[in-house]
Order: sequence, then C-alpha cells, then structure tokens
Amino acid sequence: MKTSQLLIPTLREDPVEAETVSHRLMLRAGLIRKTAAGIYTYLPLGLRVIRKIEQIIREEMNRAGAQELLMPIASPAELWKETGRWDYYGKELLRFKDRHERDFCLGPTHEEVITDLFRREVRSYRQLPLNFYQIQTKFRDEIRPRFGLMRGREFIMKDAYSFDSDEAGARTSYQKMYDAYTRIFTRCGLTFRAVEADTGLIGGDVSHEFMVLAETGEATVAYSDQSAYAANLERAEVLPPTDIDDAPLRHLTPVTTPQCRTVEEVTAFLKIPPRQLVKTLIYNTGKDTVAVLIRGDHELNEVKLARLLQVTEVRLAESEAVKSLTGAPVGFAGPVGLPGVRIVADHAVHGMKNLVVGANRADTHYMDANQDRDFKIDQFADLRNAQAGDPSPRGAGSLTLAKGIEVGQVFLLGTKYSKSMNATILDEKGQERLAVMGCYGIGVGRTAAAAIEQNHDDKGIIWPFPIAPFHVHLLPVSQSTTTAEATARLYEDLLAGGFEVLWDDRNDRAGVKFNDADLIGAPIQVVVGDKGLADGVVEVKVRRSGVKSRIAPSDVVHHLRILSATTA
RNA sequence: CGGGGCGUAGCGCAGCCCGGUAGCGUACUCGCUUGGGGUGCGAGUGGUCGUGGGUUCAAAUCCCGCCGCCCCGACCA
Repeated sequence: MKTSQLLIPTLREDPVEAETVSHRLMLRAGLIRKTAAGIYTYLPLGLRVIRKIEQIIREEMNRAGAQELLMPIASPAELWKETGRWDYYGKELLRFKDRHERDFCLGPTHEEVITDLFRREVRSYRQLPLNFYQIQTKFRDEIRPRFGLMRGREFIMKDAYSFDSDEAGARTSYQKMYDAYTRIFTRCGLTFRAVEADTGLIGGDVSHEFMVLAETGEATVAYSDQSAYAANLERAEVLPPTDIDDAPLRHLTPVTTPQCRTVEEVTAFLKIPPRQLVKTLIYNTGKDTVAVLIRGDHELNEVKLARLLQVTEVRLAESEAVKSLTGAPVGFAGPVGLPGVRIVADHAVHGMKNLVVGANRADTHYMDANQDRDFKIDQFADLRNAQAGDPSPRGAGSLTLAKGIEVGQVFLLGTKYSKSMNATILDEKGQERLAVMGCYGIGVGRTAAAAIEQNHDDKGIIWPFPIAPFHVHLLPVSQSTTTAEATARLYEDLLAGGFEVLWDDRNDRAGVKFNDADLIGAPIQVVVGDKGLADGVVEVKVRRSGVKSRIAPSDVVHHLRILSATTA
C-alpha cells in the first residue's frame, strides 16, 4: 500500500484528551478518531491491527473446536426479562423502543441470545459439546468511558459460549478456551498472566481473567513469587492469621480524640501503630445495615463483603445514616454498644487484643476494647484486600501486586442461564437435563491498546510482528529516479515475498518520513536512498532495537525472513 | 452520580482578570528553496470564540441556564 492511498492522519502533537500512552499513540499514529464519548471510528491503519488480532483469535478458536456465527446487535427485551437481567443489568444496558413500542437493547453480551438459539435447535447430548463464537460490536453504556479503546462504550468483542451435557464436560470446554486464550495472547506478542477472578454481572462459579501486565492497567493482580497462584485483587484470598496476641486484657477506657476521624489522625494522636486500631465501617446492602470491622492498616474489599452477605452490591452508609445509627458523626463508629446491627469482622481482627475503636460518641474512642467482653462479633470472614507480602493462599511464596489490563475473561457458568431459560437436552437415559455452560470474552480493541501499552518508546508504537498494521515501512529518502526505481522494485519483491508493505511515496523530507515511521511502528523499516544505492545497499532498521544493517536490495527479502522470525 | 478541570481554525495554545471589529505555532494550498531525522522564505485558505438567554452603545471577555469533553472515584472485555 502506498501512503498516498491511505488516510493516515498522524499528529505532531499530543491531543489533550488522551492521557494514557495507548490512547495518545492511537490518535497520533492515525489509528482511530473519536466520534462520541467512548465511541470510535477505526481508520485504515487501526482497522488493519484489529483485523490481525481478529484473525489470530479466529484461527485459535477454530483450532479449539469452536464454530463461528454472528448474532444480532439489537435484541428483544423478552429474552433479557427471562434471565432477570433486563432489570439487573442497570443503565449499562442501552435500551430503546422500535416503532411498535417494543423494548429492545443493544447487546452488551450474548448469553440470552445464544441460549435461546441453543434451546430451539439442540435436543440431544449427542450433539454436544458445542461452542459458538462471534466477533462483533458490543455496546455497554459505561458510566465513564476512558483511555480510548481501553474502555469504550462501543467496542469489538470476541465472545464464545460453550454447552455441555455435564459439569465434567463443561470443565473440559473451559480448559480448552483457557488454553486457546493462552495461545492467542502469546501469538499477539503480549506479556500476560491468567488470574483467578470474580464473576461479576455475568455470574457463574469459576473464572479467570487474562491480564496484560502494564502500569496503566485499571486492575490489580496479586501473584505468588514462588508458585502458580495469581488472582485479581478483588478475588485474592487472604488466609486467617495464625498469630494470636496473648497480652493480658486491660480495662476498657474512653479517650478524647478531638477531630480525629481517620485512621491516620487517631493513630497519630494516640501515638499507636495503625495495626492496633480497628476501623468500623457502616455498610448498606439495600436490605439492611451491617458494621464491618477491619484492622487499621488494612483495606476492605467490597466484593468479598458483598459475597459474604449474599447481595449484589454494598455501599458505604450515608453520613446521616451513620449518625442516626451510632449517635455520633462519621469517624467515631465502633462496635461497643452498637445497637441491633450485625457485626462482621475480617479474620485479622480475630487474634487482636486491647483494640482502639470508635466510641459512638463525638470526639471519643475506646482504648483496650476486647471482643466477647466489650462487644460481640457475629461472624469472621476474609474481608480485606490482599497486600504485598501476604502469604500465598495456595502453594508456596508470598504475594506481589502488579497492575494489569484485562484483555480476556473466561467463565464457567454452570446452569445459571440454561436454568432460567430452560435450555435442556436429553441425556443418554432419555432424561431431560440442563445444559452446562461456559462463556468466554476477549476485548479486541483493548488487546490492541494493551499491545501498545507494552510496546512503545518515546518515538511511538513498536508493533509486535503478528499484529502490526504493516510488516515493513518502505522509505525512499532521495528524489532521484535511481531511488524511485530501486524502491519500486523492492516493493514488488517484498510483496512477492509475502510481506505487507507500507510505501511512503510522499514527496516529503527524510526526517518527516522517519518520524512518521517510528510513530506508526511497523517492526521493520527499509530506507532507500542515493547514498546507500551508490554502495549497492539499502538500510534495514529494526524498529524495536534501532539496529540498522546495510543489505543489498536483492538480499532484502531473505534478510527480512530471518528478521521476522526473530523479532516477533 | 460525587469531586476537579476545560470548551477560541484539523491539532496544540494565547487573548478573558481590565468589554472596543480574533491572534500564535503547527497542519493545509500556491511559489521559490532545501533534499538521509519534522528545511528556509514568501503569499494564502480556514473560526456565527460549545450553546441559549441577559447586562451594555458595544461581549470571546461580565452574569445566568443548558450542552459537550477530559481527569479522579464507584462498574467492566
């Protein structure tokens, strides 16, 4: 392709709206343009990257035995009402009415649609296992889209759904997808980790997220330094501590702590370490109110709390609610004499003695409060976020925290959807039974963004070979007919050699071409100019290393074959 | 939705405090020049200053409403 035939509107300066590296570079390199908040147009170069990733996904999904189909973007409300997600999904589901006033939504995911297809078309266990996938535009009306393709409202997703006749089969299907995902992200040239994950709105029993490790990631990953354990921070288990404080119990003593609301303020005022204080957080579950006790230096994990309380969402109580419950302003809540409310505590609180807690009175805390004697805890559970250095919950080692971008997630759904939608098959005994499902997603645009986050320098993008929009950027830097002819010959040779070539045929100075080439990030640049041709060579530059070699034009294809095999 | 910030030419910005016929850089067009890391000179094109209202002889500038966008939090591929 010639540059003059493609719209590649590179920008010299950073657009202000873009903060993260991938967003900035996608705009600057002319890959995407914004159409509305969280909604983007893929320009020719950006689309080529998307198509490359899609192709890798297709090949690996097909290899894993999945079959491609394409479901509609608009789906009728009835299906969503069957599973209850019409109400449950909330505002993220973009709804609209057709001309007959019938309710529809734009599909944010397709469990309902595929399960409907399955129950109509599949009758027998003999047809299983089945795995259907599609690569399609999804719409989720995100509260705050950001970072370009990283979190758009409209985005391209590969989603797959497996159906098995029993749990064991479903696990096999799950594992196949897990393995396929591993191959996909490896082929895309990404450094990633599969981590145990929470199941969120999709639901189900088991889930892994595929996290590309990058500083700009929105998720935090906890992984063991000595074993395979890795989990999303939301999910990472924390073992109950084994040490128990055996200090003698001291008398419960109120102390005045004027204006000391936060852990920092109280512990600084009392000159105690944060780990000796227990903070009391008042939470609403929608149904009722609970008090949660967490050690001062720990962080409550709301996902774990919601799971413990078996509700979908927990929310910190409003300050007015805290006041009326505790009789004190926010900052002085404590478990001692807290009336008629369920008290749950993190495991770490279990072994503690002589705690500092709020006294449910303005500007007052208690010192040396003790459980059972001064207050009662209804239940202990794992409620805090894992911290770096915590022992790995399974296997050896201790945990390290890192930031990650979630590019894919696999779920073992069980019968959640087949049950609510009555998707059954007949087993070998002629008995009707629910299909056991799994679902599997990959964010295609997000994968591209993650690749940029992981592969760039201050000049621009450095595409991994398999997903580069072009393999080779051909850069004539002289205006002579010698250079023009040599470039044209080389272009034909490279195409014949199976390379995708972007030929910068603009009448611009060398510097302009070099800068654009570095920005666009094709893994290999071939520079053709009078100087080199006089010596019978052209210059081959590897974008990532910057290493340049002088190669005879007739040897370029051979040389690039070797390079492409090693620079992927 | 809560908190912070911003809307002036395709992009990056100044002008606003102190009202008086809209400017810089870049990009784009033309001419000459240059020709291996964003060449130089000159001449141009392009803006109802987000939008609606108000104050005023006069509003980009002051006041009020609305809309949009970005960043931080709660959600997710």
